[in-house]
Amino acid sequence: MMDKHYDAKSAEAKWYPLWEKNGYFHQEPRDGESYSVVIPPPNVTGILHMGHALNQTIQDILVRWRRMQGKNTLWLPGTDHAGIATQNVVEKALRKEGKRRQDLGREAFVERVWEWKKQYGGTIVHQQRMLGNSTDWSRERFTLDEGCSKAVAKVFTQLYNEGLIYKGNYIVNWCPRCGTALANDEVEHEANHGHLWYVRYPVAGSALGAKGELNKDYICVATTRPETLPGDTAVAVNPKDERFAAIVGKNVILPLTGREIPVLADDYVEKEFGTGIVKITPAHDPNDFLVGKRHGLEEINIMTDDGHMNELAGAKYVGMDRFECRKALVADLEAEGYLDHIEDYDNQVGHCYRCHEVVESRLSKQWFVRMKPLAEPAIAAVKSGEVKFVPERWSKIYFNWMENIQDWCISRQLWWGHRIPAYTLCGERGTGNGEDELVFVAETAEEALEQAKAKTGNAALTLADLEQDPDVLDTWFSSWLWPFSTLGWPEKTPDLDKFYPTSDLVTAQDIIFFWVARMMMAGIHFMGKPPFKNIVIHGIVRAADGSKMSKSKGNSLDPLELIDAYSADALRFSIALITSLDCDTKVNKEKFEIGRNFCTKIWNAARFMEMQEANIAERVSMADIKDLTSDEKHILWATDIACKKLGEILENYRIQDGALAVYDFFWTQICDWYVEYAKDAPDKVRAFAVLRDVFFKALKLLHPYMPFITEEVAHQLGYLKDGETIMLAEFPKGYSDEEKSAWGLSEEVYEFVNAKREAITALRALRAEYKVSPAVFVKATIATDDNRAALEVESLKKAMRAEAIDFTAAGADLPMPSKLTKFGTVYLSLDGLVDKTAESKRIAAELAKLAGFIKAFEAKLSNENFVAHAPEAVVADARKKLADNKEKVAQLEKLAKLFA
RNA sequence: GGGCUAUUAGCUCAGUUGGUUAGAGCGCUUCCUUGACAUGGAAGAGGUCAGUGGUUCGAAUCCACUAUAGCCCACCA
Repeated sequence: MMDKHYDAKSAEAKWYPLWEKNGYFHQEPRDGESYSVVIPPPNVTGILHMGHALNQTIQDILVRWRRMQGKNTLWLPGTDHAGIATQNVVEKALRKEGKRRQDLGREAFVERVWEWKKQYGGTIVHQQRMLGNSTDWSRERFTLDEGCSKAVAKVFTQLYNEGLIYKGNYIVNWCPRCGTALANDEVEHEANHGHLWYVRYPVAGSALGAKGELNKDYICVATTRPETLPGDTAVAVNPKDERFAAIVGKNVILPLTGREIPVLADDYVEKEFGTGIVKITPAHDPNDFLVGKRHGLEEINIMTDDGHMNELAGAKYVGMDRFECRKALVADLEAEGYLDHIEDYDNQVGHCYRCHEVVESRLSKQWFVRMKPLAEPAIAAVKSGEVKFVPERWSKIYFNWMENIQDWCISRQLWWGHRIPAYTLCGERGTGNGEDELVFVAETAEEALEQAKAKTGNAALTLADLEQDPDVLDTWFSSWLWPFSTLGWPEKTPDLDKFYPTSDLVTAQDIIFFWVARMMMAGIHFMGKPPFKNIVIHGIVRAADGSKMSKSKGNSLDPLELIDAYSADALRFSIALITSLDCDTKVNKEKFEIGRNFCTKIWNAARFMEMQEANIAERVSMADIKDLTSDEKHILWATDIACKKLGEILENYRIQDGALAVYDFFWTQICDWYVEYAKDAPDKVRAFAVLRDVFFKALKLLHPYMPFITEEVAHQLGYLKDGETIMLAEFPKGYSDEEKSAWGLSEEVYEFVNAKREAITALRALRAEYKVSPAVFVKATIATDDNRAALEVESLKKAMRAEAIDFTAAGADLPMPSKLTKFGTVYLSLDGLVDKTAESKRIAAELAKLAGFIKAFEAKLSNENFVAHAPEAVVADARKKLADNKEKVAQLEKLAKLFA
């Protein structure tokens, strides 16, 4: 006997370990169509948030559905080593002990991070199990594991040998707090309410003039970053700017330093902005850097790698933080009369995506990947339709980025990550900015040594003479290989053969550039084929007010708390139901009650069936049933529709529509109508045989969305025995044509029952309007030409709580109150049930409504084109609607004939 | 500065290629504790589909413009 209440916690605790232990998630390559997905690997430092819940629910729905379809289905899990994030977490822990990573040294620190990973890195992996993810845990991967590391080394080496990786001195985004370079897309731009400082640069040989207009004595420069002034090596104007033509080629004096710097002409300068004169600081601004290259300027780096001023900034400022220095320097400029004026100015300032520190543009030596050659085939793969975005519009954003792609800075000055497989001879590193230093790039140190021997002609070299590049690679340099490195590449494996390219990649919009675009490039370049066929992009989960969820704001929902409060199935179903692929999803806790209530409904419906079946002595099989009632035919037909519809919906990734369809099917069709019918069915044995069949199909349809309760109920109701699982049951396809004809199912019967229900609803509405208690049995009359109607009178009487129902011909002139339905006009006999004043009001309203209805059709009929262009279905329906009005039907037929 | 998206019921959102009376959940109103379920059932109120113009026999749906909101990209000091 089923418990009165569904105990989600024990069901979840029971089934998940069993599924995993029985290897239901595991799949080896085998014959037949494959379906494979790699999970977007969460950071090892991560904990499960609503974004994961959404992302993984979508994937699990797709994966469970495909597995039930019998496909060779693999969902591969894993985590990302998340360079900066993880290193920051461990450094933070160290700080509590009063230590820095430098105190431990590189080796010990990395060891420490691995320890941390061992201890806490499993958190999210454990939490993913709570969601019910059917990932093949036996294949769990980590971006820093041996296989992935091998792939990274091979890829780096190959790209280097192909000339697609180079090393150079460039301006990069630098996070002074993390002490590392960042890629362009790791920088988040935020609005900043700042100032524009106007600073006077005296023309060489003249004293600083009085405050006022620009004159011969000084020129005025506008800057948002006065603290970089000591690094200026020129000022520039636009070559077409006549105002300053005379001064180009002369020198000006850099305030506070006395240094003379030239005035240049360069197209980069906008005439309209500021004063039309720009200070050029090649070591601290990417544009200035380019200007400097064009004009052969010196690059003066005035900052340390942690954002403090160095000795080149001037003795007074050495050691100051850059923002502290800004204040001090502005004060000094003002004191010495160099500060002209200050304006408020709003601009965008870059922040580190990890620690949110203001990013510094910094000149340094880094490794880069040439992206253009990799991007071209990746663009082509989407243009040709080989790879599709779902929804399609994301391809535009992909193209926009890909077509304007910049080289990718891949080196990071961190310790946690894949160390760059580049070697130099000891002592040769750090000798300068020369780009011609001897670098040996190879997958292993031994191979690098061979190269070194060959290049130098010194056969006596040993590994001890080689020094590996101290930098590590950007985290995304391992994630962009994820779809094939996890399947065994660079080895040739059966897994790669079978599961590459993967089928669907499901991810949020925010990592299209970081990850998706780069996987496309790597997949095509190294595997010869794009890494997936469809890229499914979903929105971001937001708080109820539309803001981003964040712990600090306190507006975040914890999926684990929701699971605890409502169950994993409730979380999954709710999020599937409220999420559209097209936009972001706003959630609050109450929304998850939908899923919880649905679980309750399923459980209670199952209990009802169990109880009723206990009273039924015999059971008939579906093969033996015959002479079905119209209601029984209806639910079988509806089930057939639901099965076909859900499959079609999921083919198109319409997760939300699917949830809605299956919800409506179960709740409305099965519970509200069929179960109510079954309570008073003429032949309970048959009625429950039908319910039993339909119910199991419904559970299977629901399983991808709600794995736990469907498994539990399927076992409770005896559909499955111990050792069996709904997970591997065949996804229902609906009924065969043979079955349908044996049972006498047809669309006509289905529609007949729909119409009948409309009549039932109409009578209920009449009762409600006239305040006739459900306890009172009424008399009803239905005007219809459907000759089967009379046969249904017994079931109608029960549903309508009517002591008698009379049938009369359609078009009969019934007294009010009545309601027009597809089935016919329903009339409630009110004799003695209701007061007459209310009735007369009601009659007037009803008449007005009917008049409006007929008028609408008259308007359509008067328009000849309506018939000419209206689809057959519309005309057919107009026929039905006008059934009561013979005259109008004749008019319609005439017109229809005319235009046929 | 470039690009994308949205605007439909009090709230959160559906509405597939234009086609009968624009839907759901929550909230609200009324009734119902009838043996599966009150986390429920029945009935109901509530919409000038942001605005203007256009295409069409027909527009929430297609086009143009306007307004408002949001997101992404971008080196303008």
